[in-house]
Amino acid sequence: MPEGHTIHRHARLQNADMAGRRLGVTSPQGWAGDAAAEADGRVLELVEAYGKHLFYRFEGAPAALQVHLGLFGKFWRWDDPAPEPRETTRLRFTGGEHTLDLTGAMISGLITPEEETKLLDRLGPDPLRSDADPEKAWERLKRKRIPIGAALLDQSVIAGLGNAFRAEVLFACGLRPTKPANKLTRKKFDELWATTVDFLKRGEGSGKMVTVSREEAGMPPSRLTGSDRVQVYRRETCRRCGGPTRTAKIAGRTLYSCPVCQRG
DNA sequence: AAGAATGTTATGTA
DNA sequence: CTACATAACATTCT
Repeated sequence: MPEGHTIHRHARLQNADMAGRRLGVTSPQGWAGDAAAEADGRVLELVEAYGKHLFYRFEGAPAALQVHLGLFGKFWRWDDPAPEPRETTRLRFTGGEHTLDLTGAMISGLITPEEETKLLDRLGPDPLRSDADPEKAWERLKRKRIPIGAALLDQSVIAGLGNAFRAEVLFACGLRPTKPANKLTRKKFDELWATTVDFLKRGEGSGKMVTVSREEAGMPPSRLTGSDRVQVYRRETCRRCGGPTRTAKIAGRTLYSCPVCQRG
């Protein structure tokens, strides 16, 4: 079995090393047929991401191949020779020593420059990008009365956070998830933004979500395993105070928090 | 074996 | 226009 790259926010990085190669691109089950046909035999120049949307840019191709992994999307890397595609394989990249298969993605198809512009206008700033403008997030947050816990999942406010990171960012900022988004002070927002940048960048380096500081870890945080790497997400007890965590459905997803550590 | 999951959108309702 | 619930869709894991 190869390593399967799961849907983490940072999965976008995991196939960047295919760039610079002339690739065969096929769509075994037809889902991304046009995109695969247009990309086939071209050099992959760039893999980049805005939030959770990945863009594969091929030499001389006006449209990009867009991938959104959604909840189940996964890239599989095989050392060649790769096995036959599975029933659920939607896209296959070949060339070089590896084969990359995509399964379970929410989106995999062509996106024109016009469509891309529209999408990027809708998305909030991506904390991982150097061109991110936090003012845009602040402006959009200010006019929302929804709980901050819901706003952090709204990709038009900040692009790239998911259910796990929203819980951990709120915890790190000591914020009650139900606090109305427009009640955040500018100071708190700045802290929140800085936290998202920090957390996402840590994940970018390690491929893992680690939201526990070195001091709290008592060891290099990279050595922590499983739910020990986080403070509240999917935990029964708060890693910091040891008290029981609380769960609530906010914006349709289970949000974990600590009633003791998050009173702001 | 039902249900939850590191997600998003369309649609209906208030 | 904002907000919220529900269903739909992708698939794997406990």
